[in-house]
Amino acid sequence: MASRSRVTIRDVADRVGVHPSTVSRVLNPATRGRITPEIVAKVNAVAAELGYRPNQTARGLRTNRTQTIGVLIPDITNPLFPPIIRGIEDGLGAHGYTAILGNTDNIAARETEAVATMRARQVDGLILATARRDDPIVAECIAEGLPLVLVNRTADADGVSSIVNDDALGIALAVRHLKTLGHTRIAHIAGPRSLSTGEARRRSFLEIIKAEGLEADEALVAETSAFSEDEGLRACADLIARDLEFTAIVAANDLIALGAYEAISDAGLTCPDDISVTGFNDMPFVDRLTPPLTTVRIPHYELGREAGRRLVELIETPDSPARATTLRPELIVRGSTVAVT
Amino acid sequence: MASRSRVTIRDVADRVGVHPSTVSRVLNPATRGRITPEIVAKVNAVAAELGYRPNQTARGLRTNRTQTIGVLIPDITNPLFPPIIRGIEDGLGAHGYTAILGNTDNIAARETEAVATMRARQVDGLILATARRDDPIVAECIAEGLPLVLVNRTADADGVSSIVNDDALGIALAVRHLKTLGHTRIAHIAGPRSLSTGEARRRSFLEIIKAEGLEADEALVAETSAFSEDEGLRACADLIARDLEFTAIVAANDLIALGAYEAISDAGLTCPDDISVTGFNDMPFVDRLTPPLTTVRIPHYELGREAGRRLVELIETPDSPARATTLRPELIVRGSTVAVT
DNA sequence: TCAATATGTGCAATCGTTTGCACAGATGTT
DNA sequence: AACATCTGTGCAAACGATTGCACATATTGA
Repeated sequence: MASRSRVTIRDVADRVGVHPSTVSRVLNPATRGRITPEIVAKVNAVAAELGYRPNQTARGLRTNRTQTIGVLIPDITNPLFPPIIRGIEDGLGAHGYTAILGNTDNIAARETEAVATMRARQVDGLILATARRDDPIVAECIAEGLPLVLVNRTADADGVSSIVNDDALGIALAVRHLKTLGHTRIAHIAGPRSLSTGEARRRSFLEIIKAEGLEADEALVAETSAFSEDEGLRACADLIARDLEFTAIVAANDLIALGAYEAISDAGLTCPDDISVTGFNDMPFVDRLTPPLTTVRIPHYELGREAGRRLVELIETPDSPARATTLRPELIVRGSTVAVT
Repeated sequence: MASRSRVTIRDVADRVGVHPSTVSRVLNPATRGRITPEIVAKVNAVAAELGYRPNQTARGLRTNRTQTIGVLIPDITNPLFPPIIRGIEDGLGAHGYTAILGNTDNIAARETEAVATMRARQVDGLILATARRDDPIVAECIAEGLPLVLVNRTADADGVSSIVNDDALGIALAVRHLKTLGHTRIAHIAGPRSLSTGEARRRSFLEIIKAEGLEADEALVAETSAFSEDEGLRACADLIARDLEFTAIVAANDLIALGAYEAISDAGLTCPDDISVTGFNDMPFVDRLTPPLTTVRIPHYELGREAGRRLVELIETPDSPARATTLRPELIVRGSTVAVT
């Protein structure tokens, strides 16, 4: 009836007059050389004629390799992640791998549940964009030998492969840019310290401020509990209320910068005339804001693509070592930063 | 070694002292009733203790059902699609189905390729967000009896299930809103007529204009070859150059509206003072533009969720009929539309 | 009390591939 | 000429689950 995957390897074999195993060997590039060229040609012709497509499910059962990998992300509707996912699929796809996605909303229970269903589906490996610095899933994968790559965020555990942005460089670019514009008292609205990105940017900020000989006042670092606009608004309003005399803000990401925009205007000030602001990520449309946001562009697509490639490498070459890779960001100067007057 | 899915149904069976088939029956809710409650309890306990998870690959081979469905989208980095995908996954997930994604960039060859690999993976059905009005993949699925749901866009073929926005209503909301503001000469920048959304919005626009007794001048409809900012810019510049004396533009989507913004300002005019503009979609951040965009909000998440649910229905109840469903959009009034002076 | 029916479980085939092993015939070596 | 080695292909056993069928045993009806 519904002719899903009608034609099997046996159909091809019968039609050619050989054994199914011969067809299998022809179709596998590694064993094709062992078969008479004439038969190879015939099998290929018949396979094409019949529209034969190997049943991946059966192959997966036999080989214990599904060519499928699981990808955990917090939320696909966060504009950060689509380019990463696209990169992952392109990085994997070149090798015949396919991704299945799980949105976890940063909820630990959903993460473990998603990993469980992915493992039931016999994924060959996992890419996590959800890692916390201390993440039980990372520990579990390492313990069980399931190939794993972290992307965007990393974890504290060692022996794990990761592809992340060079946050130290990104923060340095932002701080030096502001310094060039004459800013000396620069505030930082940090992200959650439980995430590697929040922690790394915060630490880098303090280091760069010192290295550049700017005013290192710990009071100028505000904390948030999430990379969100609301938290940015709250933290920035705090900073302003404390009368700290800063002229610029380095926000830990674009959403926090958006919140800062609001807090600044709520306080009757304007950006960039009273306070310059830099973001982090270069999300879509931040070039359309008023003022257009000066921000650090993370190569999200490339992060994803590298993660995909790295995972394939991990799967196909058994004991390739774990490596932590960083990719270089770029400062995009727009209208939210100006020279102090 | 790498203890992936170590424990099989046989391990559980041996430990309990029953046959694997008994374990299988316990684990299947439909057959559980046929087994002695005492054994059911024991099997469940041992399965939990051993951390048994059925191997979906093996199950899929035997049952010819993989609980996997394929989703084709043009490009995940287009902000339109993430909420749809999220909706699809939520609509499917409730029933244990998982999605695999394929980005096709609207390239027909990639679409057929993606469908081929999905079918090799024995997907139980397909959701297409890529449908053209005349789409060979749609025809193929219908011919082969592969369950199929179209989302966001539909096709002309009948006998196909689809979940789309009520474009006629959306356009009517925009036009009536502009009429209320006193506009009488309203232009439309249409989308590609090869896509159901482009065609439906265009047709609805002409109908509503007549129905509302506004000036029905076909010259006021501009054509584009893509739902893109560039095309919107070009088409809008054309309209302006032709001196047609319109005071408002209904754009076929938000990106086209963005292009119109540019064309208007390029022409030395301003939106909304000289020309009011409405969009379609309510993409993220269009509320942050200057001016914030008045637009028609499409319930993207709900479109996706319904598509997921519908597909499950199609798969699980063999001859459920194909239905075309429309969901109601909502007008979001912001700053890009004002009363004529 | 005996035959008829239910009930619970085991047996074994099956899904479509892959792959170690065997083996016949060809080729090479001495 | 006899033996060893290759080559190319077939055979059959997996992989881990599901499920029609068979068959004991328990239950029911008369």
